Amino acid sequence: MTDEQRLKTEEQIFAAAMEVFFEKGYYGARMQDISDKAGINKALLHYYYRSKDKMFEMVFSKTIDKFFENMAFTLSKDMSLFERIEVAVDNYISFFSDNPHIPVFVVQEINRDSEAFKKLMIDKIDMLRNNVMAPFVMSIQENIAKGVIRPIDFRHLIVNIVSMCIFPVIGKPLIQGVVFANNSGDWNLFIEERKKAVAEFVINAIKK
Amino acid sequence: MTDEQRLKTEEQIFAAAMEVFFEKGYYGARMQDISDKAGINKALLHYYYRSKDKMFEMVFSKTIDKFFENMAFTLSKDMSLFERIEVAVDNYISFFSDNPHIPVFVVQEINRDSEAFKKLMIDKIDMLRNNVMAPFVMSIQENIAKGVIRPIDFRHLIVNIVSMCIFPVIGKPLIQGVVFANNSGDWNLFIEERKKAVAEFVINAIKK
DNA sequence: GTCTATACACTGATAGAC
DNA sequence: GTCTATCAGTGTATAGAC
Repeated sequence: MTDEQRLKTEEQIFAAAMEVFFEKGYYGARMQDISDKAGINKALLHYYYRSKDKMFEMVFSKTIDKFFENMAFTLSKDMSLFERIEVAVDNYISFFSDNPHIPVFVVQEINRDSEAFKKLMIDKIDMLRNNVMAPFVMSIQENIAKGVIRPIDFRHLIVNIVSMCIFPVIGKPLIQGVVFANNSGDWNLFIEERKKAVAEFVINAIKK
Repeated sequence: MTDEQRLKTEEQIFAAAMEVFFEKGYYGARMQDISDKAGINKALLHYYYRSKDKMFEMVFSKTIDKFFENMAFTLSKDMSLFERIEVAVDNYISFFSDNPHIPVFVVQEINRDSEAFKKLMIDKIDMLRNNVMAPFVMSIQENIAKGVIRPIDFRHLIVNIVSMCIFPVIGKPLIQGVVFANNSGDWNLFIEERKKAVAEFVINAIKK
């Protein structure tokens, strides 16, 4: 019972910490806000997590993992290049628009030279490059060799795809205004459309 | 002489404020850092700009203006659609990679519900939509009608182009690791390549 | 206009009772 | 484990001398 409760409180704090860090970033987050949101006392934060820094590190690490796991998930499947692109784009856009705070948070924090970032990223990025990107890159090279798609630098292709999936989410407040005159009702539809629009766009761009 | 000096100090403070706000964001910026960087006393900040909020508002406003002016500049020119795309992409990528702090800062701050944002953006976004996007949209529609390019939703096309130009800059710390294994020497070359790569990519995607 | 000194609020963190 | 009380440090902002 005590163990269950302990786990419950710890998780509650962590969930609250994620919410607050997502919304406000490291500097903007207040320990008071986190404890309020978790429904416990401020001192308990320090009991479970030693300091704000430690807590942030754990939130950041967990978030990066989710971020990378999602990217890894689709690319590891075995399918044709065009299918892969369709599935990946659909999956990325779904994930990012369902969890819009994650890419905003990640972009904010990777552009701050935090110790958390330096420590964590090296291994994780290595993993992503070796285990996840490799099969996708091979698929691209094969299709170029077979003459199915134009010769294209895989780095630009991948960056292009990821850009078109992520940027609309983190740039929403601007794009919504410029494209929709702030008629917010259309946004979800627009994002839904993008799942097909982006995939088509990419395939048309590379298909011979 | 007094007037010149006043202007000089005021500008020095503003320049310092921009630097610090760019690097740290609103919450992370410290008045002490700004006054240090400006080479003057902390109290002077409040003499020229009433408060941190006021100072931030001015920095944010000025930055958004630069951001939008750059977007406006190329699209207002009179040229063919494909030329327009080439010039715009080249210009955006140059601007953003020369001023990498601006898109990072803008993304960070538009995703915070600051008063500065709400107050400022409505008019500026309206301007951008009416004066700048209109000619580009017309050019797209014309080329669809003439059968030069595939039928495509101009909103997705524009968002795609902007995404591919901006995201690599704000995602640099991640992309650099994933694509280059942190071999930082290649980054500038990669960005330089993108000026042509992205334009080609877009044109191939829409050309019939 | 520019400085020093200081007020005042708030933040992260700890001590100690229960 | 969880709370209250409290401390030391830092942040914005102001008062007042020059």
